[in-house]
Amino acid sequence: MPTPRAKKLPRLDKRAWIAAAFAELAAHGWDGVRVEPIAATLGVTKGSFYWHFTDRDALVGAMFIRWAEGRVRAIRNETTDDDDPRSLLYRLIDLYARGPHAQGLAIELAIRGLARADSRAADAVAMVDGERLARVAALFAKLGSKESEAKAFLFYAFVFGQSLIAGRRDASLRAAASALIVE
Amino acid sequence: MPTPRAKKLPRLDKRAWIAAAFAELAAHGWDGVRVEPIAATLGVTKGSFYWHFTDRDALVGAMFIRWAEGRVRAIRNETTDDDDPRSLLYRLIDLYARGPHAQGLAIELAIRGLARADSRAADAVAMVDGERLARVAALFAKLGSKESEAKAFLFYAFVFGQSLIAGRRDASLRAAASALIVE
DNA sequence: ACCTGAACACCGTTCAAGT
DNA sequence: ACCTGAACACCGTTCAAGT
Repeated sequence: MPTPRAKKLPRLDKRAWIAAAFAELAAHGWDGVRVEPIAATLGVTKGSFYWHFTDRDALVGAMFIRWAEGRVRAIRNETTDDDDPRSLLYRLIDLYARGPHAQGLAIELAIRGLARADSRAADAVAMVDGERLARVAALFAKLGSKESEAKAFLFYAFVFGQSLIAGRRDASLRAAASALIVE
Repeated sequence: MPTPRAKKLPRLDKRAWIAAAFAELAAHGWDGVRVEPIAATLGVTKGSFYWHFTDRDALVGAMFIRWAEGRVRAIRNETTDDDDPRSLLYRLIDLYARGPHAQGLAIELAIRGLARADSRAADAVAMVDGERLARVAALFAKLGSKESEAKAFLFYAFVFGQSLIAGRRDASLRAAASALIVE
C-alpha cells in the first residue's frame, strides 16, 4: 500500500490539498474553496496550509494548472484509439454528454467563469481548447473532410455547448443533432 | 431626473444591491459578491444590507431570478423582428459571439457553474434554456425545416458553445462553421 | 519536512437605536 | 422605510514553536 493516508500523522503534500479543494469546488463552487474547512476535512489545522502554499490564491492557481493538465491528457487518451474516426467522434459526444466530462462540468464552468477576470484561468482554458480543437480537427482530416478546422470548431462548440444545456433533455434529441453534425 | 442616486441619503432598494452584486460577479466571480465591500461601494454600512435581504444567500437567490428574467426577455427581443428567419439565426450567432451576450458570459458561466449544487440556479438555467430552444425551434420551423427541434438543439448548443471557446479565434472560422450549421 | 496554537484582520450576521 | 454602530463568529494569514 503506498501512502495509506493514516488517521494519525497526516503528513500531507500539495496534491492532497488540491484534491480536497477540487472536491469543494465541484460541490459548492469557489465559495467552497476555503482554507479552514478544507484543513478540517484533511484532519489538520489551517496553519499547516501555509507550509504548502503562500496563500489561498496560490492554491487556486495550482488548481488551474492541474485542471489544464488533466483535460489535455484526457482528450489525448480519448482520441488515440485506432478505432475509425467517425465512431471516435460519436464517442466524444457521449463522453461530454454523460461521461466523466459531465461529472467535471461544474469544475470546468467554474474555471471558465473566472477566465475573464484571472489570466491564469484564461491560460488554462486556452490550452485545453487548443488541444481539443487540434485533436478533433485531426479526426476530420482523417475522414478526408475539407475545412477540417471549421468542422472541428463546429463540432467542439456543439459538443461542449450541449453539455451545458439543461440536463433532462431527450437522448433522442441529442442523437438526432449528433447525426446532423457528424455526417 | 428619476432617482438621482444622491451622494447623501442613499436610501437604496433591492435593485441597487442586486445591480452592484452583478458588477462584482462579472469582475471577480462569486468570491467578489461580499456584503461589506458592496455596501462600501454603495456608500452605506453593511448593516443596512440586512434590511433588504435576510442574508447573503437571499441576495444570490435574487440574482438567479433577475438573471433568468433578463435572459428570457432578451431572447424574445432578439427573435421578434419580422426579418426573415435565416438572417435572424445569423444575427443570434453574432450576438453570442461578440454582442451583449459575450459581455455577460462570465455571469452566465458563474450561474451555470452553481446549477449542480444549487437548485435555484438550476431552475434559472432550465428556464433560460427552455425559452432559447423554443425560440430557435420556431425559427427553423418557419424555414420549413423538418426536425426543427433537433436543429434548434444543435444550433443553440453550437451558438452557446462557441461563445465559451477561447476568444482570439478567427472570425472566419466562426463564419465557416455558422454557414455549415444554418444551411 | 510538516504541523500546532495563538494572534490579528476582515467580513457575515444580529440587533437596538437613530432619521 | 432605511440606515448606523457595536457586538460576535468565522475564516485568511502570520509566525514562533513543536516533532
